[in-house]
Amino acid sequence: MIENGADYVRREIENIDPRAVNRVRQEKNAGLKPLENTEDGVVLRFAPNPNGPLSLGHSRGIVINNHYAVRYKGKIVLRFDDTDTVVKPPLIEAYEWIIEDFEWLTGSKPDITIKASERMPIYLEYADKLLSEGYGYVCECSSDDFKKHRISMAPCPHRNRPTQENMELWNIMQKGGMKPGDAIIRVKTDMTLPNPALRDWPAWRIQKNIHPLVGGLYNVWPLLDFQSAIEDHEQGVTHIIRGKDLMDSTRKQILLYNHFGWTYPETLYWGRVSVHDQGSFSTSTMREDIDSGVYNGWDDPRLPTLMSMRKRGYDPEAITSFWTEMGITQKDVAISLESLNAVNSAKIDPTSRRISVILDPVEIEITGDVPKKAVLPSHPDDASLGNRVHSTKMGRFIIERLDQEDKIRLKDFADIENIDDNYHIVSTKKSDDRKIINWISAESVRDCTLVIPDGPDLSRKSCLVENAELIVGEVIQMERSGFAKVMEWSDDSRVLHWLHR
RNA sequence: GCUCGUGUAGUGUAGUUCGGUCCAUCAUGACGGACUCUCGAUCCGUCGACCCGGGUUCAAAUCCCGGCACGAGCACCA
Repeated sequence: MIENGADYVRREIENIDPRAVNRVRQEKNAGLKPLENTEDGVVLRFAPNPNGPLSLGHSRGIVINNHYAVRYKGKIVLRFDDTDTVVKPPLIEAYEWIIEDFEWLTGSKPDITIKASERMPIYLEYADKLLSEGYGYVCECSSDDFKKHRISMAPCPHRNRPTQENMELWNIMQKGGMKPGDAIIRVKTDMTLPNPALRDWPAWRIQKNIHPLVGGLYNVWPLLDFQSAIEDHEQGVTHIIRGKDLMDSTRKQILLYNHFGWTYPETLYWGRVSVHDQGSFSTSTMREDIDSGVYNGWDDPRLPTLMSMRKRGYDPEAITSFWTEMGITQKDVAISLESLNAVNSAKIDPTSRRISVILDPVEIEITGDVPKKAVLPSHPDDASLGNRVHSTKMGRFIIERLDQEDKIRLKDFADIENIDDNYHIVSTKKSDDRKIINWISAESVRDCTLVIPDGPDLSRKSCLVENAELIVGEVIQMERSGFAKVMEWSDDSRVLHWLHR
């Protein structure tokens, strides 16, 4: 049989399964995979903490969830999880910023916007229900004490309190009769569960800080696992897509859903995202650094916030396709900004006007029959973007110091050569393959500042730019160097912010 | 410690459910070339990966067993 070789085997395989020898070449499945169980409608949600504006990482949640909401003609709920007033206190301005980021990214408003802090009456009702049905209890253990019980799987002394006593203590907690840390409400699951994270998990704690939206109205606030579980049910959420660090959250919430007799939504997870060449920025650290003046604000070009990226000139569609192409995998990924920038370049290149910017200028004089004016296209592939017209009567030009070679071509203008330390014009037509450089006529040169994020620093480089009618906010391409955003453009001040190559 | 998850080119992915031209997809990147009056765009080419070890099978990225590595949860944060 062996000497019959591959052909024999092939025939054998063909007998077993004809398709096996007749496969089509591998192709990449593009786009996000379809969702399961979509027959009865689709409701997704994006639930940020408004303790600051959104960052690049958050945009994945918006992009993916919104993608499915649109694809299945469902709804997307924007929910502000603002129930912590101590560790991550809400920033009153952030609510509006997040809505703006959402709209910028998706081009549409969320179908429903809710704030957890305004839904407290509902959560309190369910807390009553939890307690009165004996599925929760007031626990007065310190977190250290309870930790011991959790590890030893032994019930704590408060676990078997009578319902009546739980209700009374809960009442005292709500009325402000106990201090933060004195007691919490636990969901009574099972202390012998193999997964320690699920054993009698905490649902409510005492918190008396003033909430920026509802003030001092409440002395007790729900924790994420409780609040989120209840609200997902209230909103009829059908699919939850979230980080895999929340897997145990799902398991905790399923126990609660089982108790209430509800069905838990379909849940998908993605892994952690980190960015190459960029440290980690936590919202709270950024907040401190902005307050102390390290950064100029949430839209500081050094910060990975969406506010900053929008200001710098990233196209929302680039961010959208970046995440969409990545899809939903549970792998922890380290993305490089290079990839995002490549997607962004492709998006903005066709519409970005070209402009000449010189960082290390040197002025040269060109003798000979120099044309009196130059007409340069604003975009090599799109004539509708118009021309740049500059007078060149004086024959004086600004070029990069490093470009001072003997034979060079001023792009779209003239071939020149250095003879006896003087540049002479050789031809207006491109006559050979000499180096092509960008330049500015000395008659239309203007001062400019180019701001470049440089790690922890922000470098402001003075440079020269051709006189042009640029519009504040437009993204331009600096010939031979990269993209920049026009931040200021008047006779008093011209400022460009570097975007990327 | 307990529980859970993930390992495919430098990076990000497809394929893994149901083993079969998979000498493994696509993008990005690097390198080279063509074209172009930018180091832009466009086009072509090259490089580069199935965590390791066994097993099952005619056939394993895919199934089984055992390792290893990395990450997460066990907060009165979200």
